[in-house]
Amino acid sequence: MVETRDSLFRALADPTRRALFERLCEHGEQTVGALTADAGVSQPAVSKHLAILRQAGLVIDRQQGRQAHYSARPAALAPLADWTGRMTRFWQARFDDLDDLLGRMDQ
Amino acid sequence: MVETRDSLFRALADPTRRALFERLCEHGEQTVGALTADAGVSQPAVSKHLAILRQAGLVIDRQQGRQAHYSARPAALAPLADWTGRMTRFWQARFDDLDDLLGRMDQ
DNA sequence: GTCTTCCATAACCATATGGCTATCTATCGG
DNA sequence: CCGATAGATAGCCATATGGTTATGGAAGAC
Repeated sequence: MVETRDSLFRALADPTRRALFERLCEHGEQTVGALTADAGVSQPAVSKHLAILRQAGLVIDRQQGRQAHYSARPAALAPLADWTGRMTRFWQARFDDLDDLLGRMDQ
Repeated sequence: MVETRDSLFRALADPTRRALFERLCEHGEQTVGALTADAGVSQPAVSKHLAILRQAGLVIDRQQGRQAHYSARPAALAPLADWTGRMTRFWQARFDDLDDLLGRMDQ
């Protein structure tokens, strides 16, 4: 679970990888060639990034002949949203405690 | 804007840093010494991580005598939540388009 | 069958990253 | 004033990371 989160955060830490993922979210399924055309890095670099995104569950690939079609799996972002929510809630809870304390002191 | 996002994702990519941030969210303000005691790495390492978190806006520090008190700023997570939401919405939009297309084809 | 094309993998390289110890500065306690 | 403590910084090192070119292997094109 924690390792899932770790691979997620790690995968999204690189701007080139984020750009690939964003493109797939925005424009849907793409071949490696199409992604390479706009990535600004070499085709092997794109392949490596895609492999990392796939390991993190952020993309899936579909082989069709000699082409590999990749698409985004935004559902994989869920743990990230969960974590963010949890952190915010922790913070909020302490804030509420403070409110409570101040309320008691007021009496 | 994009650099903000980049420094955010980068800052959260490291597990030791995430643990520091989580601790601050959960238990509120802490001194460097207190954080070091549970971090599993040396005090200089903690200081470096805190500096990176601070640059990303995730924590703020308050100097009091010779102690530095750090606390979390969960509001800094907002760009992350925004980005996640945007990615999901992109994907959803294409899904809706598909629905729409299928609907038309149905007629 | 032969030549391309598409993508993954291999091998390599430069730099970034995260850790350490040592040290410096500032503050506190005596 | 002097020693001790808190934390930041400096300097160093090993490894991780992201990039490249070269190559391999499978599927189309001819």
